[in-house]
Amino acid sequence: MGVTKTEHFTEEQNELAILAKAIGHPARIAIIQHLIKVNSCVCGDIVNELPLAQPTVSQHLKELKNAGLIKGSFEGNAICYCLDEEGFNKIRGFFNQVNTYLENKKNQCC
Amino acid sequence: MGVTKTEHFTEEQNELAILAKAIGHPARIAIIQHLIKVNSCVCGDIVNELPLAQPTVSQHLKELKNAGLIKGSFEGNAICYCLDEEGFNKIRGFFNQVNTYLENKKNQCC
DNA sequence: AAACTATATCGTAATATTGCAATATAAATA
DNA sequence: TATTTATATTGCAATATTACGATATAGTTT
Repeated sequence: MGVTKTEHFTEEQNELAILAKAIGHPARIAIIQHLIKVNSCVCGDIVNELPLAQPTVSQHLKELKNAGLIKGSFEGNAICYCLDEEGFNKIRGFFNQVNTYLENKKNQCC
Repeated sequence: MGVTKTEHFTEEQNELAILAKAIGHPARIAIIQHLIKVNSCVCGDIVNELPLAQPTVSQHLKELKNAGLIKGSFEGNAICYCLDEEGFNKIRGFFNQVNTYLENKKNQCC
């Protein structure tokens, strides 16, 4: 149906899924990597960095912002975007669990 | 268009996006968490754990497998699924970069 | 205020995802 | 070999995502 049955899952599962889904697009990976690379908070030149039209980039930025992975602050008529620790902290716990499990668990059957 | 312009992005960006996208659904988060919880490699009882029909679960398992996040091995007429380190290792590097950046970088503007 | 610059929103077309009933496949057992 | 059990595939309807042109909004500069 294209409609996810979120009500059947825990809040944590839904939250993690929203975060991972937001990261799950090459343009949004590129945005995150660019914000890390240009040490200062970069503004609208993200548009110039990406091979996509301005409205498309704006849409991707909005999705990252809604997920809590980036945040923006006004700076004149431009907007300054940077990574939002909060979102990344939430997802870190999940991957830590996975990694801890994989380290201690020498694959048994598969 | 619903069609991602993968050709404009690096292979790494596309690969990371595929992995994150595969994780980006509450049912697939639940599957991963379940495989961690039941210490041994669990088989088709994943279907019983999830609030979704068998074909839907099968589809989610397929997506996780295609992304390289789980793998399965035959065990009689059942199939034993467990986490695939390879996929998770690939994504770990990305999050390590993000976390290292966030630790060293006291948010300046946002 | 008018023109310019930067970003967001709207509308829409193309495509992808989600979910499931029905059915197929394949191994295990009677 | 017929039946049962476990999983995958097919087909389809409902919904979501991606991309972008056109346009709106809001701050800046002249």
